[in-house]
Amino acid sequence: MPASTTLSTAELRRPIVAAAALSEFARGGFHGTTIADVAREARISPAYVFKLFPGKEALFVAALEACFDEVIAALSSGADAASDQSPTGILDAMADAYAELIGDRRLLSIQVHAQSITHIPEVGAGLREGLARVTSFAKERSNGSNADVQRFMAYGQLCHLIVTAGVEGETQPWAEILTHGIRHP
Amino acid sequence: MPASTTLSTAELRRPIVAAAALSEFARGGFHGTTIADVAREARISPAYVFKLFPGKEALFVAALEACFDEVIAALSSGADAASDQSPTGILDAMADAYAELIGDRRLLSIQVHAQSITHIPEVGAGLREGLARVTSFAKERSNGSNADVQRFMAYGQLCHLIVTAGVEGETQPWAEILTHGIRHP
DNA sequence: TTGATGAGTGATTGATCACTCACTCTTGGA
DNA sequence: TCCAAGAGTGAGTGATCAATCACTCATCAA
Repeated sequence: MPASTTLSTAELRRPIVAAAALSEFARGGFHGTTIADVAREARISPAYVFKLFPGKEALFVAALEACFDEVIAALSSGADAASDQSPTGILDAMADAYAELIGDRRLLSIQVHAQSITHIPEVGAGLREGLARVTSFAKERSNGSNADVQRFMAYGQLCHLIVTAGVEGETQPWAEILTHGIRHP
Repeated sequence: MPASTTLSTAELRRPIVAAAALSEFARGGFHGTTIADVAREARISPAYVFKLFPGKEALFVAALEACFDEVIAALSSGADAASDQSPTGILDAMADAYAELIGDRRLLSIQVHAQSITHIPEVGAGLREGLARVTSFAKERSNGSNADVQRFMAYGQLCHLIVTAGVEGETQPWAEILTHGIRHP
């Protein structure tokens, strides 16, 4: 068992490529990102990407799953760190953690891109799966009412819109209405 | 002035092509839709599209503007028809009208697609412009508080997510949390 | 009648990209 | 030492598509 330069197996490399795909798809979207982009980011050849994933769509779904893994982890540690452990206190802490998390836009962007290609069945299924995980986790961890959890999700979506549209750069009244009380990411 | 077969001028044809672009971009997104698709829908040649619009991006922006025209019109007539003319009564009526409007998915889809390509400056600007129109209209027409209008927008975004992800087909508890009280489009 | 202007198109081009295939290199067990 | 199995790649290929260009045809003012 030579400790120094063990070749990474395909099994070990797959999640690395998925992470690279997350970054690249977040930047360019599904159609705007090439397999070559992902391969370059992952430091492998384009051809090898197809040995690790059956096609571009499966690669996108893997990236989306990696995104929701990170989201759940951030919500979890945010909830743990909440000073007020009441349901709404926990949901507020989760919202803060989420706003912090999407500061780099990667996790936000790929969700928006996924929304725009849900006509690909695997992507739609992957998005629903992620939503199920987030919603269920928020409900169970906070023990809040259904209405509280729904509001948490709705304002999360508003936050997505504010960031993707760049509303934060605006100073008019309409922008103030949308952004008021939203932690600026 | 021959009344029978006056040739449509470029000026008159542009909005027709924009409407065709709205339908096509809504179906395939920016990268997934070709100029040939739009041309076919508008019954003109691909080459002529480039005589009417300087490029694909300008065509998308025109389609997005047409989308917000329709949205404002629907909100307006929804508000007029509200039985309860209090601020929240008007906002509720607008929400109903909006849910009704996006039943055909075209107006919803192009907004989601626009969100995914806001890195194109003209698209980002067009989206902010549309948001400004919708938010300002909701505020002025309803005379509701800023918080009421913000909630109206947030739940609108949740509605977008529910429809694009196909949450309505799900019956699990997490789906019930998200969709409860949302008028099914 | 003429000629200028604008409507509208067919054919093409240059670039891009998902995906394939035949191939080489590396590793570790017998 | 040898070899089987898997890691990893270079060089394509066929298809697609935005954008261009040289054209034809219709209209109408003078």
